[in-house]
Amino acid sequence: MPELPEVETVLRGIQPHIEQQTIKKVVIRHYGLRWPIPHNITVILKNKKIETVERRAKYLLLRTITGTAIIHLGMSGSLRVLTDVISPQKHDHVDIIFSNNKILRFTDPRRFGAFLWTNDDPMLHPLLKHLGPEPLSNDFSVQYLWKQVQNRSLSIKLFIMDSKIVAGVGNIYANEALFQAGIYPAMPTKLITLQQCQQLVRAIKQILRQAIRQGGTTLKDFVDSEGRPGYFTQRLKVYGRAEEACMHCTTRLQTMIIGQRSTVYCRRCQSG
DNA sequence: CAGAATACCTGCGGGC
DNA sequence: TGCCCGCAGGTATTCT
Repeated sequence: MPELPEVETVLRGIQPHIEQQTIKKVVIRHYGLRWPIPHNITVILKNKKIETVERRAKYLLLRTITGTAIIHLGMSGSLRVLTDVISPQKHDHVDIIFSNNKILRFTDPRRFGAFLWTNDDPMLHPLLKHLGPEPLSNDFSVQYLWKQVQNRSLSIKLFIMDSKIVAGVGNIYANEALFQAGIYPAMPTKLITLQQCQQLVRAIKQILRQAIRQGGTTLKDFVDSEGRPGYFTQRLKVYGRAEEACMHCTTRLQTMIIGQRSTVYCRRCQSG
């Protein structure tokens, strides 16, 4: 489930419960995520205080004075704060138990997620080092994108999903942003106009902001046991709506595969 | 180097 | 009911 807005929502949800809290114990039930969880992570984290929790792209960073835990939720991961002990289910791979008795529980059926540790500046970690600007920052600007699109033949959709170009735009929001910007998803990047860059930057920022706002409302009770959220679905204009009517012009929405992933678009509204 | 394909893993829904 | 297939919100790695 995690795209950037959800990771941001998770961050805001767990932050007040775990920041400045000391880890009492860590339980690992399954080390085999995308990369193995460091075998000594329980020792490393014991008695460490979480100074801050941050997000970079879709990574969550739990900073301590000596190092940082790097967490990624992959395609199916989730994090919840438990205030009562609830017996772990099949895919509950990690529990971090704090001295205030709250438990941060990491769940991930597909195990595409990651739970790593670095002693160094996490921004220099190989996974984070090459990330492009945060889409909601001023660094992600029209001028920046305009410069990047020059002389590349890649489709614009894959381009904005490339984390080296801009961090954190996944399949759902790439579809949505391209619809809002009125751009044909398979358009080669080098054919994108300056005006389209402007529309696209604006669309990406607006869609992500809006989704974060929604996440904040629909995900508000995930601290409790039953946090199965259904967030954004109501607001999506194209994703998951193949064969349905375009909300702008009622044309039947079409599907195409770009980079092995489904792409939904309106051939009338996104002809540019 | 850019771009395309592949790989990791489990669950779910649909068709038979 | 059960089996097989395709598909799922990510992204590093391998290939051409």
